[in-house]
Amino acid sequence: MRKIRVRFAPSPTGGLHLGGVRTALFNYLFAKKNNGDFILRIEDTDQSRYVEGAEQYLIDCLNWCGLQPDEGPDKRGDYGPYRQSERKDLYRRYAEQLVQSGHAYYAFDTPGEIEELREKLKAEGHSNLQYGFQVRDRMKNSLSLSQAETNALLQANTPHVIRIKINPHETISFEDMIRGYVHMDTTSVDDKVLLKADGMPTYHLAVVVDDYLMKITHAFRGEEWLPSAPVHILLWKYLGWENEMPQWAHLPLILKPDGNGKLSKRDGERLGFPVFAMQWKDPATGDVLKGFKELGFLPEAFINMLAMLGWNDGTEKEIFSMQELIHAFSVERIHSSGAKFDYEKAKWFNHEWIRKLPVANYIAEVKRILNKHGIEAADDDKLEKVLNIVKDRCTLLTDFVQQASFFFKSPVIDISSVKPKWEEKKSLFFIEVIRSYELLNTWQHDDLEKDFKEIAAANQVKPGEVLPAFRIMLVGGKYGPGVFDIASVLGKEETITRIRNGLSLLNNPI
RNA sequence: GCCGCGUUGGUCAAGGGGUUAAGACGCCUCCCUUUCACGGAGGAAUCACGGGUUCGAAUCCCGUACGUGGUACCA
Repeated sequence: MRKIRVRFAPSPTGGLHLGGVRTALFNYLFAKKNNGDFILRIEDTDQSRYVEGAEQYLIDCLNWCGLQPDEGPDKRGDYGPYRQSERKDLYRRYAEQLVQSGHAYYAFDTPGEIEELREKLKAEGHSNLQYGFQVRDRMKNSLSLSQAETNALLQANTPHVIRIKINPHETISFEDMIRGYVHMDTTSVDDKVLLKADGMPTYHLAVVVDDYLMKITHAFRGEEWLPSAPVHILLWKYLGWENEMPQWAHLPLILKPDGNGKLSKRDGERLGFPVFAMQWKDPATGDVLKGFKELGFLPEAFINMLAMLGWNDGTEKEIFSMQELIHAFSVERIHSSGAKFDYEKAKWFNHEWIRKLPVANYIAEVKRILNKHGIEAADDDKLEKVLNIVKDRCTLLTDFVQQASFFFKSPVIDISSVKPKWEEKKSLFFIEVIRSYELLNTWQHDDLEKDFKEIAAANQVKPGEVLPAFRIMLVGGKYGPGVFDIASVLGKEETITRIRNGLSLLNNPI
């Protein structure tokens, strides 16, 4: 049996969005589940849309997601090169071979001529022009022209393309791993361009040649490719490689949350959530679009969320690590229908992963985020302790800014919620607390709480009357973990300082 | 227009002839908590429609509707 080899083949034209990462993920899971290889190939034959830097960006995204390829432009392997632009000469050879065997032909029509005809037919009320069996005899190509005419044009370096010759009235059937048997009639498929006038192959030719040469066994791709599958299958056949054709799996689309259409790059901005794995800066426009990483997602959560969008293992389990996904994955359980992306659910996954993972897994990232917000958390032990007591209330990594900052920096106190009800006896109470806390030899949560409550009773103050003020003094606002937890982490000196500061603010008449 | 694929609560979904049609997110109520979360207990909400087949259909078949993709010298 052949070794399983699956490839992820993005085009370097922009940020890596949700659909792309999910395709990569399913490729990866399938490969790893079957002890196969996961291969990254760059589809860069459309030079007009090539974006500088996008290739490295793709690699970075895959790394962040934990989907490291076994072979790729930065890895190598036995079947490179991994960029289509570097394999250019191969494609022409196979295209010529198809012409020789009568399955393809040279076409000399210019894009303008075709467009003109298209317009004309449309004006006459015909449906869209298909460059195929119905019209190819009337067009300028090696089928309609004589051998001599064709040769003359070729010798004169007339710009031309090579098109596949599709015979009508044939039924192409193939088995899709997700959809089962799919049948299509060749009558409705046109003579696709295989090799462009600039010498570059189209996707149709390139994907077949590459998959063959790279010994790909299973081809996962988005559902948008389903309609062109017959062309590819015919190509495998006409090139004589039928027995080595990979098995196909057409993945369902990820759709916009608000209905119509597949999720696109601009939807994130419009609807307020990221669509890219990582921040993407378009060098052409200068636009910067934040990714899941920058918004505070853990890669574990991002991957988990994507995996559950269109697949599940049939149980109630929803939280999966990469290893668990690999173990549980099966193509048969991939849905055949598209799924709308739900950002709320995505955040829920992140929340679960923040709570599940040991703090050590993301402490460095949180430190970076805190730093960016001007919080210096130099003491790693303290930071770890802090993260552990606040992580339950953080949905995004960026939430740690609000939840953890006050442990490292005196808060800006908003006393407006307690000032109006402030009374002298409360001041007296806190003075007592300071005195008592100063005498404490240990600094434990339970002792702090016990002391606090005893003093309250002695001063005839209900804890509920002073607890909110205590929180404001320590935290600055009405959030965070339990006050005595906070105080115990803050330490004696800092706690007392903050009570003093708070008191002076509250007793200030202005 | 033509061709393909699809359709279970608002969203993700289990279920593939007999079920009180799971579960999760979100929403609502209550409990816990003198903050906010977590947690706990409840609640509202679903088989697109019409025909068949069958004793029996969410489940099988056929139509229709709707959604979605393709229909480029883009991928």
